[in-house]
Amino acid sequence: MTLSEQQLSLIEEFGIYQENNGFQPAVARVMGLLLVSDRAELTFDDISETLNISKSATSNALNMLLNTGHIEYTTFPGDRKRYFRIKSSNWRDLFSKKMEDLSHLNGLLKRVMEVRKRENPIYDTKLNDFISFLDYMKNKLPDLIDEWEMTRK
Amino acid sequence: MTLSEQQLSLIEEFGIYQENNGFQPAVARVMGLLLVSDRAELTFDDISETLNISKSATSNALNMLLNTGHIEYTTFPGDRKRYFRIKSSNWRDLFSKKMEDLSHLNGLLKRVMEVRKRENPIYDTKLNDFISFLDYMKNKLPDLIDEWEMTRK
DNA sequence: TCATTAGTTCATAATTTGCAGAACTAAATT
DNA sequence: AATTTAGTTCTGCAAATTATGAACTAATGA
Repeated sequence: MTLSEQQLSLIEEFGIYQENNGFQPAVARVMGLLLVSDRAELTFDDISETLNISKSATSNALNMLLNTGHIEYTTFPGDRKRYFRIKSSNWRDLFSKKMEDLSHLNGLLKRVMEVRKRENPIYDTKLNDFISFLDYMKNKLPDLIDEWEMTRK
Repeated sequence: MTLSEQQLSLIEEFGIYQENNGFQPAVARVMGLLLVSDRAELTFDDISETLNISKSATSNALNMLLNTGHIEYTTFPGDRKRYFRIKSSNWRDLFSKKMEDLSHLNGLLKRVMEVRKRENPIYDTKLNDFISFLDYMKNKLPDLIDEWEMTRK
């Protein structure tokens, strides 16, 4: 398993991106490696050796990614190794997560409006606008996704 | 500065939300307090005392939020205190951040496609689909925002 | 039956982070 | 001139996070 300079730095960049999404550093690197490697499926030892992380860290990372549905594995008859790969169905989930997150934010902001009693309602208007904006987005996004599906056919 | 139970727990919930967006706990609580408090503008000491955080943590949090444009302050003649408030123009930024983040991801994924040479191109299709989906979203979102603006008039 | 493979689990070490407290500054007030 | 106000900066600690290495297991193979 040798990787080009570009692959190595993409693993790091993607790793940092995923750290910001709440993944542990090593876990994020494993995702990066599975994403950029020329082979789609890698073994435990491929991953451990290529990324220079211990077996325990590798085990922990792979199990976490399996549990959260980010990766999966196949096996081959007469071969005890597991071959890990990114679960491609999960790409769309990255997008959905962001949208759900905005929905969560919107819920919080609606509660803020119920709870606080501002003597000066100027600031209320802005926040209400934003809430309505998020509501609008939430309604329209499914349509947008459908439209995109149509362009593919 | 007394807060209701609901206000206190909203500060915590919003705080956790913002921690997940990469803010330090104390910084996230300051945002939460400025968001839910009945008064729109609070002083250094209001914040420090209400949240029970030290002056250094308060100073640090306020300066970070000022630097990142999340809050601003006014002053009043003959009063040395600063009165901090959430920068309401920044609501929309919360949304933009999520979108920029997806754009960043898309950039990384495009580089992945350039760099990796898969013998088995089945997985390439899925990733290319996702890239094209993100491109589509990025193009259409400004229109969606415009549409929303129209509904307001 | 002994060794190897493919991992897992556990205790512990190494960082990182987040915050407090004390000492400090600079302006305003007494 | 001394004190108060409104913060800022610096040092260091405590807790949390992350990774390691060693010991373990369970299955396979020689």
